Amino acid sequence: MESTTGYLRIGELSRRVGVPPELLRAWESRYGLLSPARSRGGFRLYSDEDVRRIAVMRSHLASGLSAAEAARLALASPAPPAAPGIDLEATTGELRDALDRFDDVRANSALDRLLAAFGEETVLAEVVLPYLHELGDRWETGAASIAQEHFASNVVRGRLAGLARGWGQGIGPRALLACAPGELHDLALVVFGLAVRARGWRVTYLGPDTPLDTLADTADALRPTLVVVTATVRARFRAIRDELRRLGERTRLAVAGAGATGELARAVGALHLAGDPISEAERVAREVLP
Amino acid sequence: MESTTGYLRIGELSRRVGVPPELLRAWESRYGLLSPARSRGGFRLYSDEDVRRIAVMRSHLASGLSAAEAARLALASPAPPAAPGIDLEATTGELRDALDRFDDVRANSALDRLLAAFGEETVLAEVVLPYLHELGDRWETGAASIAQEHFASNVVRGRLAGLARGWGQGIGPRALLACAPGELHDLALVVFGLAVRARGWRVTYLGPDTPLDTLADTADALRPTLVVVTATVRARFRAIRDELRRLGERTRLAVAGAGATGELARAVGALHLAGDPISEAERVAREVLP
DNA sequence: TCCTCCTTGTCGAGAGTTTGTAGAAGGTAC
DNA sequence: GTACCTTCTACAAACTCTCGACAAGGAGGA
Repeated sequence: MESTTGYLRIGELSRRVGVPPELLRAWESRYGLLSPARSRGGFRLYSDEDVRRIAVMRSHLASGLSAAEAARLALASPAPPAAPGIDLEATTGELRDALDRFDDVRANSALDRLLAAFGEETVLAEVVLPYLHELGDRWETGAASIAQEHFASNVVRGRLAGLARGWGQGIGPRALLACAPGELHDLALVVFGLAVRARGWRVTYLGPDTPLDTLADTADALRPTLVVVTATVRARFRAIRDELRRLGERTRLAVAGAGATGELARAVGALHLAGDPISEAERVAREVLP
Repeated sequence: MESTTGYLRIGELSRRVGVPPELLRAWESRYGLLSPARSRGGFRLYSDEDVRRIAVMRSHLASGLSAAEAARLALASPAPPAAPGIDLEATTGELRDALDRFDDVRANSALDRLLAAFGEETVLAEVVLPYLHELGDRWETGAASIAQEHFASNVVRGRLAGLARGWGQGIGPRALLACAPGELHDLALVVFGLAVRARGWRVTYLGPDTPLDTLADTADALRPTLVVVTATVRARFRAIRDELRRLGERTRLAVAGAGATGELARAVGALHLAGDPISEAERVAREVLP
């Protein structure tokens, strides 16, 4: 959850609430009153919720309660914005239904509610990715028309594009993302981009059907930490095997999508991203260092 | 004398905002607070947006936040509130430049300012469409790489997708939009959709590479007032001529894009949208009644 | 009353992080 | 040629971390 007022370090929090830093740390370790996030270096980062708890704690202390009791009450006091009671299953069902009926308004509204209640990562992992898979399956079995698939893809793509705004910004390692020549399915790649973005990377996105030579030129120009190429069928990779190998010699490369195999990855000197986009983003963020 | 709307070098910026150059560079490299353009020789060239970000950064620092946190908030802070004195030419130039340099942040910021100052219709007509044409030309003459074209298309598409939110909503006549089988260029079609939307129509969008039979089924299900099919080359239309004619018998049909000809339109019983997307949307809104 | 145990606020040592600033070596603009 | 700019590296001050210790005050028992 993103705070609008920003995270405070312990010194500034102490000044604002009038409680010495040592005591704030003591209240945290003894009663679990606060659960600040941490900076990469380990500094405590407090949110508005922590400020509120401290206020409650102090008011109970002032009325004569012991510290332990005051902390217990502060912890039990209502989390103010009261977690919205929206049901993931039901709302996902509504999304599905709306997309099937070409109702972009209701679909977007369902996505809005899901995003607000569960956050980007959860919605991507629990709703968008399963839906994309399901859509593929239904299309193969003829249960969904191509029109439905197109319509739904476009709505989802529009939404993801909104989430992706500014994903090239920042100072983290850069990922350069592209679909293999001929490959048009890019939604999972966008999800991967959003997931590495959430882990501090920058993303440069070239999208569907990107020729390998121009990808290589771009890699030379931007010097990304990782280049990711995806395809849904093996033939797409087979056609560009040699070029991929040359690219893999010059830059850190990963292949992904149903068309990627471990054998291919080994042959071209690439990482094989075989799992779902979010797990693989997690892995990349953990293992691939600049 | 440097112009107010032009670029500033780091010394001049430093004097204006009262922050030493070393610190400006540190904020850029540590937090990605600024993303200045560069001169040919590598000098940083700052825009008004950078000045604004520094002001936000300083105000947060003054309120006691850490530098990292202040920078995070400054980056997340909304783009400037529609300066009426903004220069269309200059900002369009900045957009172009940003897209050429794979800088999605600056591109989106330029688009923000343009949209706020001139409105959707003007920006589509005066900026987006000319840019798309130019990109096509530059690509043909080899002045732009395919990667640049892909990158720019994706940024623009993302932005248009945001504008398109909810375009299926309402009670007006409905337009069903699709690209012919094999056709992947859909940006002009999206612009057309936005333009008819602005004239009170509802839009259902199926996007690139839509098979004719599924388009026909969808038309039967939704009973739109107008179905629009586009292609950039004639062969795409030739391949589906008979199906188009059958579709034209059942519903009001229009063909558009560089691949559409008056002869084709007559032969399949369709309207020929030959002009730019916005003029044609204007015409459709005027002439095609439910 | 004295003693012990517990709670609670405070303090310090030693190590690590964050951030503003500075210098070296070299390139750009006019 | 001069003023200005680049990147890279380094550094010190301010801040925060953890861990351990300690004293004041209160509760309960002998």
